[in-house]
Amino acid sequence: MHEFNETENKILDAAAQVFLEQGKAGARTQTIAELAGINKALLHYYFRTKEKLYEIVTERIIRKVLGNVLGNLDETQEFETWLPKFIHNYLYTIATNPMASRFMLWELEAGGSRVAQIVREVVNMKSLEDNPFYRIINRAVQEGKIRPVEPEQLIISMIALCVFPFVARPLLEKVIPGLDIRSESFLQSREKAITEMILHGICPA
Amino acid sequence: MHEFNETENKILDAAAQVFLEQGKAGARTQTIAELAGINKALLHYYFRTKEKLYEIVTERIIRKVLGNVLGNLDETQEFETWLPKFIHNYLYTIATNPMASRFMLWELEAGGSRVAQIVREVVNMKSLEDNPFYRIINRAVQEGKIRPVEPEQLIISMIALCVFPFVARPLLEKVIPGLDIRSESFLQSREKAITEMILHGICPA
DNA sequence: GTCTATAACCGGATAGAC
DNA sequence: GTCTATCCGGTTATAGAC
Repeated sequence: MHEFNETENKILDAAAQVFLEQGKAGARTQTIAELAGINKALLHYYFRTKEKLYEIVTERIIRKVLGNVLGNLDETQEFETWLPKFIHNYLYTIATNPMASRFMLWELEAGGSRVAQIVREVVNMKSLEDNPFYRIINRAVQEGKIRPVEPEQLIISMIALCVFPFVARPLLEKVIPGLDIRSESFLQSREKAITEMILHGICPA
Repeated sequence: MHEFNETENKILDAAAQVFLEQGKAGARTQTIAELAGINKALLHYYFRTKEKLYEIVTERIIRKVLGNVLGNLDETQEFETWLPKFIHNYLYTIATNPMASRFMLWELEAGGSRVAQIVREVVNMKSLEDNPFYRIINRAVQEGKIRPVEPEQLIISMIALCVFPFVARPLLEKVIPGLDIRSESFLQSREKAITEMILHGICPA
């Protein structure tokens, strides 16, 4: 990754904010320039085109978040200690990086290739069997610690349970009165609910 | 809801397709007009502006899907028969209406007010306690059929587990080789995984 | 109602001075 | 490196004939 000078960083910060609020197509280079305290021409001088600027902005943020969440999965831990830690880290990383979810959604709509590429890089895997998730789950199954679930399904479910509230946040907060997805109390409830659901479902105690 | 004549319907169908592929900002009225077999002027004659057209298109599709999924929740059924039916219906409704997920995401990004309004209308609820979901879960808890979970959390989890694979489809299919989210075999696996996870988690049989 | 032609506008990108 | 001024392409929207 490049090093950026002070002006470039001002532009990148402003761009992140405006892209986040307006979307790629909706964002105006004029607005970005104003927010950065410079003018359009300078923006083009540094980043050539709006498209290029967008790519750099989103890639940095996505890489940072995915690196944190997927970057160092410790396969050596026992499943029952690993899972709660993973959930906690995932949940709080998303909560403290609200931009990442939206950018990732937009990338999904654009086909998802760039995110997929980043995922492959940070997870550093070649095949599915090579995936740390997959290995951790498979080992737990073989050791009889969990039911013989399909690893893909469990992986998808873990991610879904963590990510979805943030993706659907505006809707959920409007439909469920008083809900505040980013509040500490919700995060704690959510963490507990996810861990318990994965470990025990809703069967009576 | 309005009735639309033949030309209007041609425009609406074309618009749905183009908005879906290009997004609201990316869509060109020219493209929509061509696909509908008419010209831009006529499009404006019927719908005034692109903005207005977009609102009508998205509202119709979202209303249709949400109506199907949330419209007639039968509260009288027992929880353990109700849940699998709900999951099945939800999953297959999303799978057969791929447009709805994307439009709903865009609406979320736009603040989610319109979807929230539609949700309130089709669920026909005033407060959270008025929500059929909430009542079904609360009854099951009181009858001791399930653990005393927080209803909001369980509702969010159910929706998350169903919706997420479709939202993240492009990424998942790129990262997990050979995965086809919309295939019958994936849908069956997914349905089983969701139902089992909610009912029993992953505790060993 | 439906078309062609065009107006009016907006926004990204560049030229060129400093 | 940074600015002002301007260009130019593309897009929505409308005027006006049929």
